[in-house]
Amino acid sequence: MAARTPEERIYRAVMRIPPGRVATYGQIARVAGMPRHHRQVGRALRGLVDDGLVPWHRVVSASGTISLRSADGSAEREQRQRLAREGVVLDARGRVSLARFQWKRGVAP
DNA sequence: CTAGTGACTGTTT
DNA sequence: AAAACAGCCACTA
Repeated sequence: MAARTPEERIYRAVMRIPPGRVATYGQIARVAGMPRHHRQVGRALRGLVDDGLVPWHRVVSASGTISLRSADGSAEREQRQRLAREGVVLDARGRVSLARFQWKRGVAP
């Protein structure tokens, strides 16, 4: 068995998110087997290089808001666009309706 | 070594 | 709705 670093587990969990669904940081941490480590999730994704394997855009905050912050907000637009491409739309408040798009374990879309 | 900060969350005021 | 607190881990000064 290869040694899995916490980061690898996090990436693994993020990759488990089906298209058209989103997950919160806390949810990813939980799926990765590290409850209450949501901060590490954010840190891991921050250092992640987008190789197209990890759908980082499917990870949003617990309120459904996009936590990504950049000086010009380009990153936020990027995530929003990627989500829209999968059918995930934002409401007037600029947040994802978790009631509709949150990934539920064992529930296929 | 200590202190501050961060792609955070949940509970309590 | 908004703010305060506590919790958890890694990195930086």
